[in-house]
Amino acid sequence: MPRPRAFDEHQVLERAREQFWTTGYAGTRMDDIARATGLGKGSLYGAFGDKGKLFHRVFGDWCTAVVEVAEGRLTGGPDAEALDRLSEYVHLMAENTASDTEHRGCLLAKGTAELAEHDPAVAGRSAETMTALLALLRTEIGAAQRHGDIDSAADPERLAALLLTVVRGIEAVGKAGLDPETVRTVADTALAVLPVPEGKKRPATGRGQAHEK
Amino acid sequence: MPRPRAFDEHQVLERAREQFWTTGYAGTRMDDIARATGLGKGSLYGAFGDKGKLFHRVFGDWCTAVVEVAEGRLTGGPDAEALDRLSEYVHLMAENTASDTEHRGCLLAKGTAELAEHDPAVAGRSAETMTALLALLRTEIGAAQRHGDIDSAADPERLAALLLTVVRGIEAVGKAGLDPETVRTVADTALAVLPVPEGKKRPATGRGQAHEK
DNA sequence: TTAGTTCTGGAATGGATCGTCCATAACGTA
DNA sequence: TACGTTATGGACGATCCATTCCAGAACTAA
Repeated sequence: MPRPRAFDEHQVLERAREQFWTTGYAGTRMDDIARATGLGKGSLYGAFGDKGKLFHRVFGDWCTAVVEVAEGRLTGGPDAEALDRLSEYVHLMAENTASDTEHRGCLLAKGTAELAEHDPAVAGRSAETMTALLALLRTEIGAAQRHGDIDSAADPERLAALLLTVVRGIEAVGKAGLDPETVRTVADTALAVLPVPEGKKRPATGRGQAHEK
Repeated sequence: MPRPRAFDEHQVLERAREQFWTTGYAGTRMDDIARATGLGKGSLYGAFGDKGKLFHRVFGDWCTAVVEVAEGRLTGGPDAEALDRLSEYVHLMAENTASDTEHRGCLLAKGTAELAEHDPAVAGRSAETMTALLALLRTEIGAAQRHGDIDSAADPERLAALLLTVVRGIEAVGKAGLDPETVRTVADTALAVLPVPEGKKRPATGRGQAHEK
């Protein structure tokens, strides 16, 4: 009956995300988004509501994606490879930041920094995301402990919080301009300092330590 | 000869900082600052140039203060207390974040997130700040190693980068809404996992570990 | 084909915002 | 005390921006 939409909603959201990502919420004009997406203002407002709603949509999708990436890397696998999965995940996050030569950073961090204080929706979504990431990390740490790759005497909750902090910290220091090589080594170091069970010593955090790809 | 200024420049910068801090760069209007400081636009522009220059001034002062806090806590003391100084510094940063119930976060992180990508001055200043913090941390780690509180086999540069990442990560996860108690424990955990020399074992990262105030 | 519905895109609107301008005030010096 | 210089602060102009509006287009069901 009605006239169908001539645009692909998914693609429009992607373009809108690019805008918000590079220029922030306050720094982005609806005209920018209209131009970037090729849509007229009428379509934009008709389909997504106002600027705030559009941002919330984009931000929410991004948070979902962040958690999905972590799920994809961390869940579902034998305990024997849990530490490898953790290592890969942390290194992936570091590599993302290190290779981000334009210092775009992460929309989660950027949106949270700009809006969480005054926008409960953004604050809530970012908190949820942290909690979800924390749970994923804790599960994997538990698995690695069961297999004896991480000291069982350590509290998995605490180690998970540490790794989450390191992962988010990598984003922050990378955005702040710390050089990529240093960013990459942080991932190595963080994994190297995880407590090892007695009698299963790895080499310490020395100068020449190889990357654990 | 000329008429002297009727306002205290330092105080005006403080008020301006409050504004930029809570509403960000793009989200702050010059009228807000005029109202917050009690100055008219003429005085404001006459004394500080435009909005960008004013922000750069505020941002630069903040970065200086961040480094000064670290210097105050970390430098000047016997090697025997270097680890204590590191511990105190990391715990102070965690406490700052944990007690920041309004989630204002750190202006360094906020300004960097919003502007570093497009404003070379902000990018440069934040990178300088990271480098300065890194150097302070490395020096203290070296001191702790000389005194035998941290394994000398570890690379102080790497451990410093890890601690810097943790400190900045704490700010990020706190801003993102991770609960204060978890934020506080991260500081404990990060310090607990630092490599200890052979034969000087501390208790591991267990569940009941006491805070090292 | 026609009627009813939604989509489209750009013009219009109302308010906000940056930076300038200027008449006046305040101060030090001669 | 008079003058030169700078500070002050509010009005003003030009632009910018989020949102609304509307006239016409596109599509489907009957």
